[in-house]
Amino acid sequence: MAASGVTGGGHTGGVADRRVILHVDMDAFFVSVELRRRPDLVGRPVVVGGTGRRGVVAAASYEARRYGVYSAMPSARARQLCPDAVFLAGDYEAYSTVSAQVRAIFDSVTPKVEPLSLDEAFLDVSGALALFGDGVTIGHRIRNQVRDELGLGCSVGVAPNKFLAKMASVEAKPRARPEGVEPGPGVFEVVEGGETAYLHPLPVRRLWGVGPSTYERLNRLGVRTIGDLTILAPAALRGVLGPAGADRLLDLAAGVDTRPVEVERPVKSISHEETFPFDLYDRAEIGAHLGRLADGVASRLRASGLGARTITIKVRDGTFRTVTRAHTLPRAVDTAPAILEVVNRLVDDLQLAGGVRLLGVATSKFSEPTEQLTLDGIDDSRDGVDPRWSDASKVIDSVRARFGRTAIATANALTTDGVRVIHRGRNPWGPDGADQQPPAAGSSRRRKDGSRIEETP
DNA sequence: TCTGGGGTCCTTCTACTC
DNA sequence: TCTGGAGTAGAAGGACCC
Repeated sequence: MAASGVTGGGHTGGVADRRVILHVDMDAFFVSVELRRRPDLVGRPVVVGGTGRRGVVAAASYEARRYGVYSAMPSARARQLCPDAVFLAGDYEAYSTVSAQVRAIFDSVTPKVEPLSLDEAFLDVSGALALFGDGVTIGHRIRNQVRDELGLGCSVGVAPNKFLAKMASVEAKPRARPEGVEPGPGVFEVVEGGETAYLHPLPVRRLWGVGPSTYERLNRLGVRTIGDLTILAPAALRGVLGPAGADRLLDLAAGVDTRPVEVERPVKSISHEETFPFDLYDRAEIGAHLGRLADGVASRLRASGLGARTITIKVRDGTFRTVTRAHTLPRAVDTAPAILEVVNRLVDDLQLAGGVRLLGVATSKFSEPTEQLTLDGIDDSRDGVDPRWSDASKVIDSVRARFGRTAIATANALTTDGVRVIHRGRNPWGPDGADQQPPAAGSSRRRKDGSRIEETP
C-alpha cells in the first residue's frame, strides 16, 4: 500500500482535543463503477457523461485524462482529443446505489459524515482515534475496505480541518501524465503546525473559491501563489473580491477553516433544469416542458414535506445568454399548478423572441406548505389555483410510488397534440444520443429568422 | 467544438418602511 | 408635509463547487 505523505511539524495538544478530519474522494468514481460491469474496458480510455450534442463529460478514466479529457468538458471536445475513448451514458441510479455502500463503510468508522456528492465526503474521526488509531491509519483502513468490499479505489486527505483535508486528498490521488498514469500515495496528511509550509508554495488557483474569474483578478494584482496572497494588503484584496470573499480567502491561505463537519444540512433550494437537443420556439411546447419541470419540483417538495415561497425561472437562449426571473408568494406552495401559475406569468413577462436552449424551474424560501383559514373555512386556493389540486397531488404521489414516476402525468406535460407525454431527458449530463432526432414535422423547430423548419419523420 | 445539472453563497441594485 | 438615512427584503446575476 502506498505510503502517506506527511508534511509540517508535530501535533499540538493531546488526542482528546485534537480535531482530525478526513476527506475521502473516490477515484474516477462513475468510470470505476462502469468498469466493474465491463471489465473488458479496464486499461482503456473510458468517458462517462452526455453522449450526444450539447453533452458534457461527467467522469473520465485516468487513461482518458492522459489525452487532456476532464470532467465538465463538452463531449464533442473529448471525442476530438481522444477518438479511441469508449463513451458511456451515465447510470445515475447505479452510482447512487454504490455510493450508499461506500457511505456504509464511512458510517462504520464515525457517525460524523458529511457527504459532498455521490463520490466524496468529509469524516470527522476525532472521536474514533482511540478506537482505530490516528488519522492516517483510519485513512488506510477505509481505503482497504472500499477496495476489498467494493472493488473501487479512493484517495484520503487527513488534516485538522475540512479545507486542508480536501487539499490533501488531491495530493493522495493518482496522476495522469501524457507518458502514463502514476499511482498516488493513497493517503496524504497535512499535520497541525505545518499548514502554511504546505500551502504557501501552491498555486493560488488551488484555493477553494478561486475559479477562472477570481484567478484572473488575483493575477492582475500579481498574486500567483497562496503565499503571495498573505503579503497583499487586505484592503486591496477586499476592494477586488468584496469583504466576505477576501476574508474567506485570507483565512484559507492561513490554513484556517473552522467549519464543522455537518451531518445534516438543511436544503435551501430545489430545482430542475434541462437543456434541449434543439432550441425550442413554440410557446405551447415550452409550456409543456415547464409543466413537466414544475411537476418534478413540486413532487420533490412534497416528498420533503416542504413548501416554497419563491419561484424562479431560468431561460437560456440560443446565444447562451441566461436570464432568471423570480417571484415571492405570500404563502408557501407545493403543487405543480401553483408553481406553474407563477412560472407561466414570469415566462410571459420575458416576451421570448429567439429559440430556447434551456429551461429551469427553481424553488426556495422554504417553510411548511400553508393552508390559510378564512371566514368560509380553509382557503387553499394558492393564488387562484383550484384547491382540489392539493388532494390530487397526493393521489399522483401515491400512484407514482406504486407504479413508477412515468405512470401518471398532468395534462400540462402533454405536447400540443394533446397525446404525447413529454418525459425528462434521460441523462443528467446533457441530451444523450437517443435524444438527437430533430423535432417531428409540424413541431416547433425554426430558423434563426423565425421561419419554421418543416421536417418529415 | 461549444459549453449539463443541482446546488450554495455573494454582490449589487431597488423598493419599501420606519 | 417633505426629506434623508438606516435597515430590510426581494430580485437579478455572477462565481464557484462537484
